[in-house]
Amino acid sequence: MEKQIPRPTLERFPKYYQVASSFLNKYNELYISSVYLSECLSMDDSQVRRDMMYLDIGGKPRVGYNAGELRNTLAHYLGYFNLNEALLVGTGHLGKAIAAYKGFEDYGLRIIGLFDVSEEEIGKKIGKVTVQPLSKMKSFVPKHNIRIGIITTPESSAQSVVDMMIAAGIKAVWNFAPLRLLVPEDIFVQDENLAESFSFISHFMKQFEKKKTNKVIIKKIQ
Amino acid sequence: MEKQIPRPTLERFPKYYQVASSFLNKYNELYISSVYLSECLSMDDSQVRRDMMYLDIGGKPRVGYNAGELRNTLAHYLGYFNLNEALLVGTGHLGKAIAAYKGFEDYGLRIIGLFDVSEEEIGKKIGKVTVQPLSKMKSFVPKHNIRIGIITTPESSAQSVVDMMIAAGIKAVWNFAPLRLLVPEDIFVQDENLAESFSFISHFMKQFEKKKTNKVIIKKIQ
DNA sequence: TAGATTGTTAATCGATTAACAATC
DNA sequence: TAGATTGTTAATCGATTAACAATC
Repeated sequence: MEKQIPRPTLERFPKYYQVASSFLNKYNELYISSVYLSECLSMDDSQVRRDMMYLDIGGKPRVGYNAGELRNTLAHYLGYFNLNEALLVGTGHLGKAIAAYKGFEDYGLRIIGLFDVSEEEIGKKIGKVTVQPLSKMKSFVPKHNIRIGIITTPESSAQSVVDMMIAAGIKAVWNFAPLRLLVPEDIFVQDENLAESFSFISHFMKQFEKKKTNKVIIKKIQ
Repeated sequence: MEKQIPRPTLERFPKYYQVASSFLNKYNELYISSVYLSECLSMDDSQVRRDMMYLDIGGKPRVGYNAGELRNTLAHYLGYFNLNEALLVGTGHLGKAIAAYKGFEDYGLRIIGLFDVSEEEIGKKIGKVTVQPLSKMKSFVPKHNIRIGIITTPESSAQSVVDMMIAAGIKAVWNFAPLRLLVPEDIFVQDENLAESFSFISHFMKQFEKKKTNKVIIKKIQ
């Protein structure tokens, strides 16, 4: 029976993975401590240790955690060792950026199918993969046993694309179109909404401008 | 004196904004209820009402919140009405995708400077903006009073680019390179790590495959 | 050994949810 | 009015942090 891992912990796992990886690349040391991890990620060190408990990774008092073991355990836990083949629909700039990015293979993602509706795109090659007409998707999914679909279409066509994907057998969707997709509840959707992300910067800038104004006012008063 | 808004609430604001927007586009109704909002976002309705308290938005019992007022209050609060001019460094596919995306203007983001080091990219036009050599960035920032920098370079050059940005006067950084940038603590960094995001899909797929295997085993036993 | 770091429990903190009076 | 929905308080839940004994 596996313990249910809290979402915040799950969100920190890729960060630990990244720190452990670059630690192994940078230093020639075997062990990494909870304090080191916590400082890299500006968090509390007891939180690191608590998170480690979920991984059943045995650290050594006075020494730390074996960095290689930690990285591997995280990679295994996060599923980076399982190769996931995916297809992508919408080969505009964003689709091309994602299709061309080599780094995903380290995380177990390989994009083996590219689809678009535009005559101009069809037939183009991105890396080793040729863009096919969207109509070919339906047969492509069962043929290659694909479970992951990536949506980089405009907002207007995203819902119809996800419907097609699900009909074809896709179980997990990585959605870059800025809308909330309607899907059956057994389908996993990971939204990547850049405008939403920008909101945090926008909010920061608003606070920043206000602070500046306040300073000016304070100056004037003095 | 402004109340400090909890981070989880702040993360939900753009979602409310999106629901309110599409509600206004779709229906010809004036009022939107907490239950409607909560169902669109699959959350608890009392959480919606609690979040609204932070906005000082007055809803009417039996009727709901004025949808237009809600959208505007959120837009104002999130700073969408303040136009933020930004520059972007690294005009590969991802940089082009972001530079070319029209939707950001609705959120107050306008990219007015594009920079790259590659001779091939310099001089290219994306929309109305021409790609300039990176060496021109330093003077561009104060000249246009830019506060936001977007990094879409490869991992290897991201740290040196952010150092240049900060030296030039940038205060907020939207980072798409897959590494943790080292910056002074008054600089705001919003990381957009796609590989990290993919981890959730990867983890889902791992659970999914396991479930499938279990079913097969159960079948064999029966 | 002395000292540093883990592993784990207990205390704290903060966010979510439930409940319901107030209100239109 | 009756009924639906807000606004808000109190109860619950869960995550973070503090503390420290165990350990190498």
